[in-house]
Amino acid sequence: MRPKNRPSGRNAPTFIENARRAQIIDAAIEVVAEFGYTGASFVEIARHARITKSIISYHFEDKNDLLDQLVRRIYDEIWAFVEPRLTEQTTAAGRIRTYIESEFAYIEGHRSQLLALGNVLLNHRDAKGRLRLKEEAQTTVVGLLSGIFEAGQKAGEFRAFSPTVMAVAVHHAINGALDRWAQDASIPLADYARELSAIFDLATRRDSVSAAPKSALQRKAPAAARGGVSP
Amino acid sequence: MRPKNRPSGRNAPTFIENARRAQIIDAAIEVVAEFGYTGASFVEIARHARITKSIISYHFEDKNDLLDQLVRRIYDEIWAFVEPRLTEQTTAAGRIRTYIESEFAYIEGHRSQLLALGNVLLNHRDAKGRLRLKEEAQTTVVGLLSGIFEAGQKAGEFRAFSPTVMAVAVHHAINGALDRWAQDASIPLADYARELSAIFDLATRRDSVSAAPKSALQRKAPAAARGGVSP
Amino acid sequence: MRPKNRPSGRNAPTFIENARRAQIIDAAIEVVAEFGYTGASFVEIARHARITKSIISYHFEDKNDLLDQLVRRIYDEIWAFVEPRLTEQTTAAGRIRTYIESEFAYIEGHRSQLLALGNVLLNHRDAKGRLRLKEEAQTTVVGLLSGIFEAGQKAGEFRAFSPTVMAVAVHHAINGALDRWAQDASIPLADYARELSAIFDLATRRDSVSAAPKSALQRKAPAAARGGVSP
Amino acid sequence: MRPKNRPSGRNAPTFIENARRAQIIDAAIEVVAEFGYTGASFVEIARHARITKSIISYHFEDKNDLLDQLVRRIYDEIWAFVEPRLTEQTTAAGRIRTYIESEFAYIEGHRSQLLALGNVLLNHRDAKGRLRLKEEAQTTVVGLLSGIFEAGQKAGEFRAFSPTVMAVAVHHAINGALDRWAQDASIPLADYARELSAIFDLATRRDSVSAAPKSALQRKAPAAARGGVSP
DNA sequence: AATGAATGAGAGTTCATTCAT
DNA sequence: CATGAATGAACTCTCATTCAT
Repeated sequence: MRPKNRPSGRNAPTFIENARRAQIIDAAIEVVAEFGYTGASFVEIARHARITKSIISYHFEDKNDLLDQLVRRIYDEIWAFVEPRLTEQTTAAGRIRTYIESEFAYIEGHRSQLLALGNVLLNHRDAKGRLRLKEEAQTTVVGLLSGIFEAGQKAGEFRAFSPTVMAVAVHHAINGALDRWAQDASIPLADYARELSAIFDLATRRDSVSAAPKSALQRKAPAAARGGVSP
Repeated sequence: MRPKNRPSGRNAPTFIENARRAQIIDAAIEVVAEFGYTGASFVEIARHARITKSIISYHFEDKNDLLDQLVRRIYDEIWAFVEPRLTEQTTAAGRIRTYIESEFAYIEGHRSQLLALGNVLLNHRDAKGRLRLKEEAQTTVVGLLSGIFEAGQKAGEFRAFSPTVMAVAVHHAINGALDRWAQDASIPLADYARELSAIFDLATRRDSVSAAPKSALQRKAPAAARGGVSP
Repeated sequence: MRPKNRPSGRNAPTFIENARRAQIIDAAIEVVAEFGYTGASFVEIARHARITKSIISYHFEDKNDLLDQLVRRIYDEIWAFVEPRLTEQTTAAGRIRTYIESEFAYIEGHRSQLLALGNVLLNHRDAKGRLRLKEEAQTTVVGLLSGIFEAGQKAGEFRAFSPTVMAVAVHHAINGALDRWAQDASIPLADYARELSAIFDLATRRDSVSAAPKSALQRKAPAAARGGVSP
Repeated sequence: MRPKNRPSGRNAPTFIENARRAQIIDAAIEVVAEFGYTGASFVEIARHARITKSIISYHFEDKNDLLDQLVRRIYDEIWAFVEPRLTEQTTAAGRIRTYIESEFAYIEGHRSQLLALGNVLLNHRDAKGRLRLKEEAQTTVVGLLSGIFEAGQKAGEFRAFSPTVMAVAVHHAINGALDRWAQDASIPLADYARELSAIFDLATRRDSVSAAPKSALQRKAPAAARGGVSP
């Protein structure tokens, strides 16, 4: 989405336009993080950005547009941070551990981003009332993680389990821990990261139970025998 | 909080009053579940309850009061369901598994409650802007779970880990799974429950790695040696 | 005005009915005195009377009726107090002094009545938007006082002046003093009374300037010569 | 107080803003004068100003703000009219007479201002329920007048009396006369002014009784002997 | 004689958005 | 590129009053 009042005959945003947009999005992040989704009015965002609220309407099609871009910005930043670390890894277990650790590492310096992202995702609805952004976000992350889990299972690194459910568990355990830290930092983020890594390492590794017959059974008839779920 | 119109000198609500309040809270649950926190206006709630909006103001002090009671109602119902099942269990591991399973069992028939609860907790702020309800909720659940984990550790059932972090992970993994199911029921809730139980069983059991010397090490120098976190 | 729901076939109010009405009017006086005209809602009055608000509607036709009766009650009380003292007096000057003193004497123990009366008179409007009660009140008091002044002038007690204007001055000087005392009792009411009596004694007495020709002139061509006002 | 929508970083109101504010205050004055304090709703004020009610909210923080500014405006106008006339006077008696006359002169063309001011002062309460504006107003005027009286007493112009009580009497006699005129103009304001001036001239002058022994007594033991009040 | 429940009109206020300049 | 001004819809909440019981 682009502001419809963009001066005619020009398609590319100017330098000033980009700067303003960035400034407004920054302010919006702060405001949503501090006052929540419902407290994020244009007046409040404008006050934080030390501009008038009309400027916001001028640079963004509407509030949807602003929030969409806010979410996109945060995602891009996170991904730019996480992705290179992920590709360095060669094993599935390494990728999961790295994913957890790098999410935590990124958030450490971006508390507002975390809070803002959560608030917007959980509340922002399109015209039909659907939580489109939240659905997209979950699809993306769960898709990524479950892909890693599947690969790890095929490679024999992991025991049999539902990759989707495990991905959901990882995703929300991370977010929950981050969220808790954001409002009560008595436990350092690094500790959360280490503990979570341990948890999901134990929960996924192939020989997690023992080397006994049981695991042999598991290896032969994985999902079905254990009542595993389909996707 | 009580509606201030309640005739003075009378403390006990009448039968009709209770019925109306229940009806209104029911409607509010549906509306919040369907339209989200911001969509839960008095007009919309009244429309769902097939009453006029001023009846809501008549029976509740204000919107805060309504939402507080909504949350309390859902909590009471959940707890009434979960608690007896929990006390039946004699081992810590059994309690954790039962907690997971009974939460899932309760929600199976109460999708709206789940959605409404989440929306209110994550958005409802008091006059000072604090997410009081959310904080209370987390304190309670995490406190309950971490208590079980600590007991299990003392009893030798569990390996060494941070009970708080584990509790946070369990709490959010459950909520995340429930939330995902609520908007995409392609995986049956029972499967989520079984998989999650397995995950946290593996993640917590004492001999999770093997029965070898390693576990002896763990038993002797647990937290510190593994870089465990304090609380 | 009478409540329209009065049980049919009976015209005279019962004992209970009168007691309730008195109770409600008392509560209304307190509430208006404390919270002002706008703060005097049925809920608040009912709370003070420790009854439900429906009882008010049951015993009074409507809010107009209640306020009318409130005003009438206070007037009757004041008049019952002032009137006998007034008739004891034989001179016009004595009557004025007595009027001032007995108003102050009555109010000394009836602060709420004073405040309630003022608030209602100055705000209560009929359907056409007229301040009927206020107009009636002023007509009555100013009529009474200006009558005394005229009599005093005819009797030669007073100098020439507009009886109406003097009555207005007396009326409002009294009310102003009472009102000030009601919210700041640092000066005793008795002092106000004594000073006000002195003021209007000096302002009205025949030989207030001197016994010289000037007063002769005044006596012969009073109002007109001094540019006096008509009524 | 300023409207919070005012663009940040800008402190000075624009020309248009001032014009609108003036227009709205004018309308508010008319409405309060005509319909009273309770009748002065935003819709009604907007109707008189031929604007929509949200413009009022746009230009004033809230209703308190509007009414505060309304009162301030009227005070400023009155004072701008009265003050220069007052300073022309050299004697205390002259100042009192001038104060009376110039108040009347100002109100002659500003009937709505008088009525609006009275209605707001007598009804407008702050959050704690106090009639702050009324108290301030009385303090100011009574302070001014009693100061003049004290000066006059020291200069030997006036007899002994309580300056405060006299100030209260003057203040309310004026207001009462103005108020009466506002709703019944059968007596010209000029007549009120002349009569009131005479009243308080007679009531305050040193030789008000005569040159006889009585006055000698008064001159020697003034306040105490006559039971004068302290402040 | 009393009252709990309901009601609808209307209150002030907030908000994203539009528009002329 | 910016913005002050305006707008109207929507919001929660209050109130006197009605009515069946």
